[in-house]
Amino acid sequence: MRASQLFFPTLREVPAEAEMISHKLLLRAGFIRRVGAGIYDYLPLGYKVLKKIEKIAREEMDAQGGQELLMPALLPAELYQETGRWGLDVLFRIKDRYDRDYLLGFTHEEVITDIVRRDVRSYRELPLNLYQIQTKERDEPRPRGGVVRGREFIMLDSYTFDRNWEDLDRAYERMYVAFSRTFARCGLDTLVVEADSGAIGGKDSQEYMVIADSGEDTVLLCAECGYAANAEKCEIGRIDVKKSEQELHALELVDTPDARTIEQVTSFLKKSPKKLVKTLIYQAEDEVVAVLVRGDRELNEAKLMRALGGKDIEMAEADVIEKLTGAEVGFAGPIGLNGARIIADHEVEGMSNFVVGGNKTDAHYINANIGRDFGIDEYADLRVASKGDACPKCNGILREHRGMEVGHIFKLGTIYSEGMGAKFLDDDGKEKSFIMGCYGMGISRMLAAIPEVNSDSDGMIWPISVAPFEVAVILLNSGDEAQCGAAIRLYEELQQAGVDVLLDERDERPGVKFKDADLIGCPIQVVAGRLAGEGKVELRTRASKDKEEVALDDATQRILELRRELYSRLEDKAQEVVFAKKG
RNA sequence: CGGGGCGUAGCGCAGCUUGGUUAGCGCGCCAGUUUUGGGAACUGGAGGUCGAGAGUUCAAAUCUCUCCGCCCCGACCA
Repeated sequence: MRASQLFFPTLREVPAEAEMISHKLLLRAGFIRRVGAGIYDYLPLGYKVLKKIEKIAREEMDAQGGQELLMPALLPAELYQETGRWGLDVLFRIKDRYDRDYLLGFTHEEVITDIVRRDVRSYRELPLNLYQIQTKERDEPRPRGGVVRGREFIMLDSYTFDRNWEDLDRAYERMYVAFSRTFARCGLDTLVVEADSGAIGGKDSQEYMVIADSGEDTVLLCAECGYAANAEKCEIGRIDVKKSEQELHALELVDTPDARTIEQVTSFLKKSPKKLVKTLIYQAEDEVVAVLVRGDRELNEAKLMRALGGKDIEMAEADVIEKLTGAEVGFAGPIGLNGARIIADHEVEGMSNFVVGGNKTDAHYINANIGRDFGIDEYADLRVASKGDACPKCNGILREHRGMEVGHIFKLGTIYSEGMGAKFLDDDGKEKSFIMGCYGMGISRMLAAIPEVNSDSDGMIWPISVAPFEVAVILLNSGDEAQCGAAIRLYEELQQAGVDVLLDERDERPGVKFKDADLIGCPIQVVAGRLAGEGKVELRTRASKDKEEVALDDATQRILELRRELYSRLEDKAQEVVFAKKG
């Protein structure tokens, strides 16, 4: 490709819309443009990278027995009404001219399950692994970071169908390999963390995280044993509760006018939130539950739900709280609370002389103590894990990192197959529901994740496997015959050798070409400049900024060598990642 | 959905508080000349429903109201 022909509108100034590094760079380098909130154009360079990512993903999926298909983006409501997901608020719902309901596909469990229930009858046709790479549509409450969280985005979604759980484990392993290798080949270091399966449902699930400060997720990592989990999932190890040795003070009800929030109470009473216990009133189906966590902690609703045996939970309505506590919302406490089960986070057990709500408007108790002043029905792991908490596996200390989720793999089990009546006949003559897995990879998000962790002040630094061009040949002065000849010769030789190469022969000043080349971030740069008169060119690598002078006659060979080396580094990484898992 | 902010040329912004010539600056763009190893210089140009609508006023980018769009923080998040 010749740069003079290529549409890549680079910007010198950073558009005001961008906050994240990758977002700024993708805009500046002319890879993407915003069309609406969370909706982006992929311009030629961005699209080229996207296609390279997809190609790698396809190779790895196919290598693990995946078969590519394509499902529609426009879907009839009925399928999602079957599973009850028609009501989700991330759905874009539309109507046709006859007022029939449709949605834009946001994930395709229902559609794939429908395919399989129609046409798969026997265990002999299993295992089955079907995937697609497709545009997804979600009415995200808050799109952000450009292509990091869009309302329209490109995802690879894969689904496996097996006859039993052991086979699902094997299918899951294979997808683990495919995903790990794909990310490694795209130059992404990922951390695999235990995850909450959220609205998709299911048993085990793991997320692939790219560690980056700008990531939206919090992950906790144990330096001792390597346990890693998303904060929304992370369990907390039990450290033996040391009952505080402190002398118990007398319980006292004090006025706290208008102090409803933790912040208001702490500033009014001049006490640290660590000396508070907050009481959250939850409606758990037929039951009302009072949940106690330390004032500076956050309740993890998923944990609460599990502790309550899987009941649906939601914060109780104001009238329920008022009836239960006899006070306005904001003053609930465990003392004298009747009619609600009291469940507390383990950490609360070790506290003494703490502050709780007074069950009276504008009042809190100080110096409350468990046992003396009230009882706890049950202790459980209820809070959101944070740094410093104990590892659930080895009691090491958990550290906190920010992560960008680029992949999520689930063992679904029979949630969808049972819900939709997708069954097969097993070799024992019995009809059984398919055991399913589903696996999602954020292809368009990777377009941002890669430069998010690979850039410098000059621009993006693409791994060769996904770079918009493997090599950029920069012709400094197109008026100079020697430079011109050298550049064109190299360009043609490299093309002959199958290299994806850009020739910048634009009528621009050298500075502009250098800046653009760095911004776009092709891994290998070749400069045809002054040295061309002596039959030499300059080779540079974008990442290290190393320069070497090479005789024009040897340049193509040298570039091919360099290219091979860059690829083999990525391949080594891919093998390491898989090996590490097995070992 | 809550909080904050923004909307003026392709991009970045000033002007608005205190209404008043033809709405400005930098970058980019077009033409020409000179330049050519890290975003050139000069000369001359093109480019605007000042987000939309309504109102106040002799007069609105500027004041008032309504709406729309976008960004950030939070809530939420296959």
